Amino acid sequence: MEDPSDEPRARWQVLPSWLLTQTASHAHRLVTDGFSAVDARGYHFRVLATLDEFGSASQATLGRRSGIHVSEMVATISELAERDLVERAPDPADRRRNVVSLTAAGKKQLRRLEKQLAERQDELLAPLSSDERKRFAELLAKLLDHHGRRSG
Amino acid sequence: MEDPSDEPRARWQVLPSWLLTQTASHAHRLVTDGFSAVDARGYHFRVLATLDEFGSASQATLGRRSGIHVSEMVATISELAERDLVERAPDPADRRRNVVSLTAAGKKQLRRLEKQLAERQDELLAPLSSDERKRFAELLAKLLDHHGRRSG
DNA sequence: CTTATCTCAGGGAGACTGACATAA
DNA sequence: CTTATGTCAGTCACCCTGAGATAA
Repeated sequence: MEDPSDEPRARWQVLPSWLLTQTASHAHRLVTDGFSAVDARGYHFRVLATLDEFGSASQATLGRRSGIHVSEMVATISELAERDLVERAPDPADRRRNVVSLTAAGKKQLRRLEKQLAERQDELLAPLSSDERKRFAELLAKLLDHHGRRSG
Repeated sequence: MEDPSDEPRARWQVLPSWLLTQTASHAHRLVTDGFSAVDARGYHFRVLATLDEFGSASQATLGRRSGIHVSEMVATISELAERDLVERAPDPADRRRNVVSLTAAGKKQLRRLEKQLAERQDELLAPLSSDERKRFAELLAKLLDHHGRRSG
């Protein structure tokens, strides 16, 4: 068999940075699997949720709001438009821009993604009490705040 | 300017799974930059540290101990061998295997990487008190333990 | 002239799949 | 015949750089 879990734990696998990476990697797989079960990926959720919350916007603005690089927005919006989840139309007021807006199907898909995300997240946080979950989120937020949430 | 930080925080950017992903992404960039400053990457550190702790081993065993996929080990070991940080020799006892062992240069490089990692990690955890750091690591470990540390 | 927007090509790092030859 | 090992080719998601065309 040579089961990986037979191997003893290496020293470096106990470092916070490693624990963080590993936990996130696990979480990422969990969430990604949930999304792909509904024919989506992380970028799709982020764009749809951002559109839902703030309304239609140009690709650049959308990129800023969702933390997705502008150059990634092109393909992402194309994938979403292909599935009729968003609409991409030229902005008459500024002909450089595309106005991206959520369709009814997009809103429906967003609900599915939110459900998936909530379930997978619960799965991830299962071993933590509600107090611990709160504490966990606080610590993460503290780290992010200190480092400037989307500083590049 | 259109500074990204001018954008209001989206609702979903407050979810634990997102906070986790973002924090880890930040940590990953931090650590990766530290490594690349010494001409290395994460896989290199993991292999070198594993060799240092457990001694010479086959590529498959090394993969199990370090959590690196076997198919990734080929290129990783090649990169390390190119820099004379490890040695790859056929195992006379089992002719399918390569025995990988740490060289003196590899040990020296490992010390450099450990220093880099420690510094970057301190940078990441700067906003947390030592109590909070401990708590943080505990929560992460709890999550990982629950999900089986390297279950695939 | 400078800046913003969209687009495209490409690369890096991590993780994974499937196939194959070889040896145990 | 089954399993383990090393190798190779290829894919995926995320993130990023750089360059170019167009419009403000």
